[in-house]
Amino acid sequence: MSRPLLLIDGNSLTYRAFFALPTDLTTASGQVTNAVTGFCSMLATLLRNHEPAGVAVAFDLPGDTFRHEREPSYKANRDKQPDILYEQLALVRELVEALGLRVVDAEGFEADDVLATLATAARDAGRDAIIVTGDRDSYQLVEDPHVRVLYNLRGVSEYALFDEAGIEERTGVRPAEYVTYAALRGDQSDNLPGVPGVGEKTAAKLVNAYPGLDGILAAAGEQTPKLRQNLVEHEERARRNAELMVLVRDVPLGLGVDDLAFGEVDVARAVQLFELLELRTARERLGELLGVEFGSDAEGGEAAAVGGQLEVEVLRPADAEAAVAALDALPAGPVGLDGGDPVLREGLAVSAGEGGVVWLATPLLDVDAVRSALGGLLGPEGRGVALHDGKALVKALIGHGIDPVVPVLDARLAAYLLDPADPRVDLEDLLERHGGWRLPEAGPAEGQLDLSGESVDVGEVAAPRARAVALLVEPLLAALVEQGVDGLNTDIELPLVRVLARMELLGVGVDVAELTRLRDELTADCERLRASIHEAAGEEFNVNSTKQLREVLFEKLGLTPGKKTKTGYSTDAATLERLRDDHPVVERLLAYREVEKLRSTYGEGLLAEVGEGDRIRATFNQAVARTGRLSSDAPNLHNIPVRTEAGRAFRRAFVPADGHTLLVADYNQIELRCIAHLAEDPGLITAFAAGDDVHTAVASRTWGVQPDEVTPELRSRAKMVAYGLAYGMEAYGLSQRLDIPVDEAAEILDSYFAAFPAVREYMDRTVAEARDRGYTETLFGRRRRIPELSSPNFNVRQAGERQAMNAGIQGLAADIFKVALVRLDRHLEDSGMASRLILQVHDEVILEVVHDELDEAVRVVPEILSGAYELRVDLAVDVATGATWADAKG
DNA sequence: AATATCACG
DNA sequence: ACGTACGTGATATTT
Repeated sequence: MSRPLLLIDGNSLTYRAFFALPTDLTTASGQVTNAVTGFCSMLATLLRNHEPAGVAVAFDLPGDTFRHEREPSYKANRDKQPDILYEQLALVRELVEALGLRVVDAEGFEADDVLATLATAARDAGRDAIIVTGDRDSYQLVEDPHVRVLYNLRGVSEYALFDEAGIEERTGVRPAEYVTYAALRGDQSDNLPGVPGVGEKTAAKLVNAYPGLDGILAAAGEQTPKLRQNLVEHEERARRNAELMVLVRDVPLGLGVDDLAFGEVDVARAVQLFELLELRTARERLGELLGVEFGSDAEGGEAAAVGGQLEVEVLRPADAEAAVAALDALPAGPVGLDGGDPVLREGLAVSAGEGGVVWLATPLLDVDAVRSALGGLLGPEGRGVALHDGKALVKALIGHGIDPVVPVLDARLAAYLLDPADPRVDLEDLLERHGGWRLPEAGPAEGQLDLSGESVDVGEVAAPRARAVALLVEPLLAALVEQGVDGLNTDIELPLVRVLARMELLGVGVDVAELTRLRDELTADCERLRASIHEAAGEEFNVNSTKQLREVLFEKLGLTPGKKTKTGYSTDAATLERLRDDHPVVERLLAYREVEKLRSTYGEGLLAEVGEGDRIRATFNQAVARTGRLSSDAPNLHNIPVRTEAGRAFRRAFVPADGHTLLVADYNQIELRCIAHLAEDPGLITAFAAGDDVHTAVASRTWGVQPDEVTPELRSRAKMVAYGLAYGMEAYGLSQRLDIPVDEAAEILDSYFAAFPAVREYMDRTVAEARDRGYTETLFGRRRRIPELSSPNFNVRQAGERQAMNAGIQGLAADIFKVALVRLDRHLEDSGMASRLILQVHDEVILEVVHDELDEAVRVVPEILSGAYELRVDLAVDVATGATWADAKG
């Protein structure tokens, strides 16, 4: 296949880049350059990945006969995103010209008409063309084998390349039918409404059932009454849409596909623009790609270090003997691993950074000689293992009987420690930032075709990744040391990988019969309640729809609305609670909401996740929560109900394996204890030291009454205040939660801070420090950047302050808990116990304990948790055992 | 893809 | 005058 022509929609990509990157990307003089920067990055990637024979960049050029009478959304928004987008569009155009690439436009036509014309011409000439755009209109142009669309999914780097099958897979219709499909469905991004009630599914169904728009409209009578009515009523709109959406394929351009070859680069002009816009990386990358020297960067620096594509030599041992020899021949240093995707299905790539990368096809892994050679590399006497997001690989290796030691680096975790909010954690991103290399182009994603038409060898993808990971060891470890988070890395996060891997592999047992029974019961309750709500409302409607519910409650029944959301009056539980006595439907709604939540999320949700051996195996994510906490998904086992009786029933379905008992140990008030420690507040410390109920003690001090005079009401308020303050709550928030006037809430907060003055001082100090440094730090040194603190927007800034106050508290608790997890798992293994960790829920661990280890576990588990870290207050731990999760409570 | 709601710590 | 408690993830609805 010959090299393709790249037909780029300059307007669309610039527009995408503008919204993908922050507008605080400016030059020293304040010129916003986010869109130009993004466009350059996209252009460089396109040139590198597709090695085109020629390039056209098309732009809209308004005129009397502009095809769309409607305003495309980026023009409709002109007032809101005024000139900072438009001036950049002009800059992009200038730059493209300077780089010797063809700018193509025609008065009165949009960029996509120009591209349609060029693509058609390319096809007729038997040339291959790839249309690059973020506009779906171009789907209609796809035509095997010559014309494909590289569609910008989001940001500046995520694309999908579609051939005809790809379009069909994505939309459900073939490219030739796309216009009809889109005419029915409408196109929101173009402000073009479709036929009401017709979404993607219906549109595709109609398109595939009848010939053309005429056929569909003629067959309207065969549809359900509602759909028929809509089709008839909106026939004109659909026809008009179809006309508007057909791209013009014969725009007079005055040039042909042969004119798109690379032209002469106007070096002086390009350099001038790069300097003006302060685009160093783009200058380097584009210069290299176009084979032009744009001169040395006056400021030198990192950009110049951005190197070329990472090259690898893949060694493919054919048998076990050769495999062992190849592993043996790896140069010294830590080894990088990559197991491909799906992990370890095809094989494992092993690299020492330099030299060839060894690709071990999966069958070899199960040969004893290879396994022991790998064990030598990865084991305690080995040379250290580097991974990227490696928990899945660790699990797979354990599955092959290869139990790796603790890695020296997980690049993803390292990135998380360096900046937990940074989304650029892909191996590609990290290699580019910390190594100055780029990965070779990845294999085709779904719906794409390899240029050779063959499927890509996983080893070819995994090998450079393994090498990349090995190359990242040095720079990333250096960065960790520089930020003072290397201790967290080696002592906590890395050991935790294997602990979590083992928990995930084991999973937690569920009583499927009990779960099914619960689900069925809740389903029946739901139906009953729904009928009863319809009856009380005097109308049938979708109770799950807040939109419909709003109409019923606030318009039809005339109830008094409370707070508002973006889309209208809120119908949340707090609002409904206040309306409880105003209409009989409200109480039923509250009941329905509870039951429906339990049915869907927990009844249906948990059953769907039950795996082998009637166990649920969730994923514990180590690099998501910005405070350092873990998170759980597929399913989320961190939010299994407990607060209501009906919800707690689900905990009865969590059961131990035969011969085992569940043991639950949880830290008592750990966050409040962290506050006491961090603030060094004498009152709070004393309250904990006394060993009394802390909320009662706090209530007593806050309101100046004797402990035995603290009513349950007062205690509950104290609890609310104590936790609210950890999150930076204000009087208004407290008033909402306690359902009391704001000034009363303010008084409570005042007396609280009067009783515990060091707490307020700590909060103030924390915020000031964070503002100063740009980040917060836990006692363990875990950092969290909080850029919101310097926002010009008051609300954003205040949100940043609350995050800063909370980060040190929640983060410290998380760090302590992680230490405990690692030590606990280590103790169980070292002492030869058969009991195992199976779950963690932020401040609680759940173990599956062998019966005859029960006494030992009850003794040792709380001891290890309490001893995980020494604070100015004790870390009290409550422990309980039982035959289900529900039974194992204090 | 965004929004509203609600489950947990 | 405005917004109003931190951190997660799942579901259903609507665009």
